[in-house]
Amino acid sequence: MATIKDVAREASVSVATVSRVFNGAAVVREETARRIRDVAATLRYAPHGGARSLITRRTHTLGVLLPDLYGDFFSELIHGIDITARREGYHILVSRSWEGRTEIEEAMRAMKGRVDGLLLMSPDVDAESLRNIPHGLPVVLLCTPAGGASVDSIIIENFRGAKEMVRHLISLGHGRIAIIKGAAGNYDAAERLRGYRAALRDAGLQVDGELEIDGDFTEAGGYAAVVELLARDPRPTAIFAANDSMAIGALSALRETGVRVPQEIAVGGFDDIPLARYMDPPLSSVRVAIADIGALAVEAVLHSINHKNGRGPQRKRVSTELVIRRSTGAPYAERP
Amino acid sequence: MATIKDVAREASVSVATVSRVFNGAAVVREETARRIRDVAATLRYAPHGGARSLITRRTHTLGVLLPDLYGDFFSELIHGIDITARREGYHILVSRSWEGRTEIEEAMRAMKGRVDGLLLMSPDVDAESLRNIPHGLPVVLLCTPAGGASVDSIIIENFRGAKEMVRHLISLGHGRIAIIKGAAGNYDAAERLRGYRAALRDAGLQVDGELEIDGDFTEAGGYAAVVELLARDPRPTAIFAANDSMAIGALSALRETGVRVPQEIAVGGFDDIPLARYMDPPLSSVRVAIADIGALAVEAVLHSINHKNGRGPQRKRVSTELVIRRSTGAPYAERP
DNA sequence: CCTATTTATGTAAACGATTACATTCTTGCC
DNA sequence: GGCAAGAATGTAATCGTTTACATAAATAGG
Repeated sequence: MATIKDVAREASVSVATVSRVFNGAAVVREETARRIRDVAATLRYAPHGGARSLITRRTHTLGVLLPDLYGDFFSELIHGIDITARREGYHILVSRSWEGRTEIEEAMRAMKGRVDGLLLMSPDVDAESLRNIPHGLPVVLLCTPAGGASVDSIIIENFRGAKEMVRHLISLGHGRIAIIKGAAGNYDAAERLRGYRAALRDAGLQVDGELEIDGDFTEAGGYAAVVELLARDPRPTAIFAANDSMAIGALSALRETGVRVPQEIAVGGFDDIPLARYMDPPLSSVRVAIADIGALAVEAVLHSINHKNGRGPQRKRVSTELVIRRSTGAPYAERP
Repeated sequence: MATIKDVAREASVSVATVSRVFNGAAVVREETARRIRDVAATLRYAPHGGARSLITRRTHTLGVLLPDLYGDFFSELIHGIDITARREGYHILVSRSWEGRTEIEEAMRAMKGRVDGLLLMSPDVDAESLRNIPHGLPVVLLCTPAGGASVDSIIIENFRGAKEMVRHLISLGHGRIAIIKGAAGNYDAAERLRGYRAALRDAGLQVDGELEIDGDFTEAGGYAAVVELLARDPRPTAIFAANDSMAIGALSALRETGVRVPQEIAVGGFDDIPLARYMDPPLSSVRVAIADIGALAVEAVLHSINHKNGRGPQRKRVSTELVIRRSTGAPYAERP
């Protein structure tokens, strides 16, 4: 692979001049510049990113560490991150972290020297890991409890959103409302559960452990949860799934067992993934501007990168919006 | 941020020894090693990836260049790539390329020196761009016409899959089968269209341009296409959507206009995304092991990286499988 | 035609690691 | 105790860039 030296030699100039042509910094005689560009093209020369970042101390890359890459939520999140990052001239280095702290720390070390900042989502893990972030690496936490750690963070207003959805179900007259919980230990899941309970209590309804079914944020989990719920006696008349994927699985299970939605059981989800409106019946959900989370996070980390002086940890919350469709009894269809 | 020199100084050893501890290469006295690790921990030292790769000429990173990051297909593809890459100790640098050749070339240059190999998907673009790949960078093409270029490639058996689906529709007695085409200029889309036409011809049916509606691989596109199709007289009795997202949009439109699926119109998709089985009715589709594409691609590029000697371009095809569910009249439900 | 500016180019020192080779320190053996 | 062999550590070159500084070339002013 051609290096800057090869180009310099072929064009009979010094490496400095070649570098200048490629960085547009200083003035280079037009004729020289053209000659250098020609040589570079025939040699298929492209600057070596690693070497360049070694001295400029900029990689123009953001690390993105997510618990998973699968499904609509992460798809949209990555999309949002990418759009914003790209607009600012940054690339993204995506990685997935499995279980626990060591994995995450290992991933973070691996990113040292290859990224200018880090977007970290790790809703299952305490903030302890953050103590070992290589010093000087700007980090933004996504949907992750920051604990006492002094880092920026972006979280969804899970509590409020869940509460609104459940309040909506109550306002429709439902008294026995079940919840399909999110993954155990997950921060968003815990907050949504908290919102669910708060709404019940506010309405003077009883919080009943029997109506809180375990889930794992997957379609299959939602399906299984409904199978379990239908065995309850008396049955719930409404189900709040802690995310849309589970709600979709739930709808599928209800359909197969011949339970009419929303007449017999109403179903609400969370996230408002693009597909929600294409379900039958279209799924009521709590809209989260997922792409916005990504955009906000990128902006935050870029700010840290460009203004090294800390202004104290910023905590942003992304608000939610109740989207009522037919699965909770909205009468008319929404045209996509 | 701490460097290897800082660690060496604090631990009163040379940088070489520190390096050895972190690479496990040569023997270091246990006591010394421990002291170095302690110092490294308190200094929060992590090796600088860029500097390291400069001399080892390995970044342990794969570049992934996709036309989009949005939706189930790419989500699953990235997931498959990540799983395999990670198993082999590689990270992935994801980027999205918009329109045309210059964008792609620019992205490829940006990856120079930061990746050991490149996974490139660019179904809309001719293979011309590939001429400008920095020399010596192993590349694998995903779902992209390779043309005459001498690179590895992985493609889906679009033609066969589409043909099978349409043949299935024909075998159910359908004579007026419409297709919602994929994005214009897209390779997969073109092949699926070709398969559709071939199946019709093989069955002695007429290929009718009126029944070939433009689409763009999105739900909204599928929805709009159906609106247009329903205006046709006579109506088609079956619709083959070139991917599942469009099929889902199509189902939604049919439902809203009160057309029963599959009794009045049967619908088939392509890709078999996880959601297909959760639709109402569950969507018949052509299963593509999307994650396998990613895995195969990673293996191919890793092979090129580790065995620089070319063995000529490898072309792998990922086969498809017809999955019949109720949207084309399968009588029984499949349990998720 | 000579000097003072301005403009274009070259030289060489970083950046943070790895690693071949050189050197020093331990051992074990006679 | 002396010496050879082996183990542990150090020295310095290297990877491909950028960039401050030095130098050479071109231009202007007299």
